[in-house]
Amino acid sequence: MEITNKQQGIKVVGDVLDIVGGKWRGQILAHLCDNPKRFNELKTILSNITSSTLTKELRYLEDIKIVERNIVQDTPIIVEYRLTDHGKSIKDLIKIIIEWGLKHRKIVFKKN
Amino acid sequence: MEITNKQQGIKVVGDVLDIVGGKWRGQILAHLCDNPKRFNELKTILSNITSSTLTKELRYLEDIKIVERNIVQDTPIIVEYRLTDHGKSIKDLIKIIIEWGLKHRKIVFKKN
DNA sequence: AAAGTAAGTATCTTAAAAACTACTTGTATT
DNA sequence: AATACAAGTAGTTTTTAAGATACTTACTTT
Repeated sequence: MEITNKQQGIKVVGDVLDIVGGKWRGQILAHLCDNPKRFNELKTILSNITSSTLTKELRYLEDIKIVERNIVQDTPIIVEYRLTDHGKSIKDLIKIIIEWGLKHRKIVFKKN
Repeated sequence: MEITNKQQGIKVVGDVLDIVGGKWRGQILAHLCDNPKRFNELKTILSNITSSTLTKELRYLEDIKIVERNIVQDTPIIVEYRLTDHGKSIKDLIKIIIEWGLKHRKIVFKKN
């Protein structure tokens, strides 16, 4: 079946890449695939992200209902971010991305 | 198997999204998945792309050996762009992206 | 009481991506 | 001879993403 025959097919590529693309979103999602993480955990793992950027990205992912923010403990406040039930569907996508990347990194990636 | 356990796993997400991401690259690749296309064909299909942007994107994809430029006819010049053998491996990735997108578009996409 | 941690917010600046406009070379068409 | 098409290039401007820096609130630990 041809990809482009489905009229909707192509624009959707752009839409998905808006969600997952950019410098951080894919990485954030990848980290949340395994288990929920707190704000500062993410900040530490993604070693060069700033608070403001991380906040922005998380809010965006919340807005589109892929990630949810859970207040785990009120005082002192502890917040965790996790994939929503719906967001979990993204795991397969992330997995394929990683597999493709690992397989083709030698040929393709300029940097490193 | 946990995604983040593979140390390389996460950074590679960013690398792959650099290749495929951005406003146009994913769409260009999706169109080339089915069959080769000429410059102006792509320009027409991707209705709002400018020549200079299209050129830049194609040059980038050539650089990383995912797309190749073939001069089909010399005079008048006709050029076609196609996935390299190696580039064809991206089809599976594009397919998954489209599938995920089609399945989740109602919930997720703000615009449209 | 002072310092530190968690989870941010607010503002401004910089850098990178994409768009806009115009031009080019060679050929083919009317 | 003039116009149009194919496949671009060149330079500038606009838009968007990301980074830098500083500050905040409500606790907890020393």
